[in-house]
Amino acid sequence: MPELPEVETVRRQLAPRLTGRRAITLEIRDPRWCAPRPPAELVQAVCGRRIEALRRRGKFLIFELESDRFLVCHLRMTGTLLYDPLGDPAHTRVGVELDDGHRLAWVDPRRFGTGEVAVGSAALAARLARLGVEPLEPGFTPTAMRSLARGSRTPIKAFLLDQHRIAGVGNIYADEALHRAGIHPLRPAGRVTLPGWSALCAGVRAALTEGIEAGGATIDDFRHLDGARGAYQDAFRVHRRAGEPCPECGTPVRKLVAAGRGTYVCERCQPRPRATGRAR
DNA sequence: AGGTCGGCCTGGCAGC
DNA sequence: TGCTGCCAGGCCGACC
Repeated sequence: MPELPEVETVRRQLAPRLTGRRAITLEIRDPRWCAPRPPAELVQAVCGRRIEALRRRGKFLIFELESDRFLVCHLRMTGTLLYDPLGDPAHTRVGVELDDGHRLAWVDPRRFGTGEVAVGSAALAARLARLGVEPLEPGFTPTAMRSLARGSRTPIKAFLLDQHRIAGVGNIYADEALHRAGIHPLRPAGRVTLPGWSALCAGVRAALTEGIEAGGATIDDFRHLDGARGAYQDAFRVHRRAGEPCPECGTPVRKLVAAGRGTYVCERCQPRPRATGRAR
């Protein structure tokens, strides 16, 4: 699933190919992609306008166009962008022809991905206003996170996944970061200590940075622009490794459910929180 | 008000 | 073998 490192991988590959180009055509085959806005509205806003830059905020990919227009896209679960795809790939939801003759295809089997246009930087800022701190930027500090989590009884994994608090961390990198920090995913966020947050912020940054360096993780659908797979799945410490030995201590990795998601943990390196309520 | 859960969607796979 | 049904999960909205 595309999380911050996967979106950043796509952004880095796409930016040099798109900067300065214009879309000649934008074919939105699946109107769900831009619902509730009609496809014609996006076509009108995007076609013919120079692409000035490609940005990322959290898991959003943002095409900055001339005259202060922004195409804001989210790959969600199974979205992929392909550059000059061979033929017409299955599940192509959107097709783009560029003014240099190259083509882009938005391929998305499960159709969760979205695209929308913001007109004006104020509209863009409003659209992104609810996103939390960027974990690879300076605001992501142990003291800031501890103060954000103060009093919260939500499991730390749910806290990490909440895009309104921290933008860009998803299921894979949350598991990997918690393992690095030696914190159990079910520990209440408000009970993570300041040293705990120091380890966790460092763990989040390390996992994300290594993910970017590996070109992201391909479990099922994620692909590079040319269809190549990412490599970070081979470096997972615990995610999707139930039954395999923990790389730190050899204890078999366990799978449990936290925040409604499959969650992988070494319960020796990440001891279960003591029950704080009444004994049963 | 903050946390939990169902719906969206489809490929893949377990189980009969 | 072939069908059914369940699971995966980012994000939003409904609910408690």
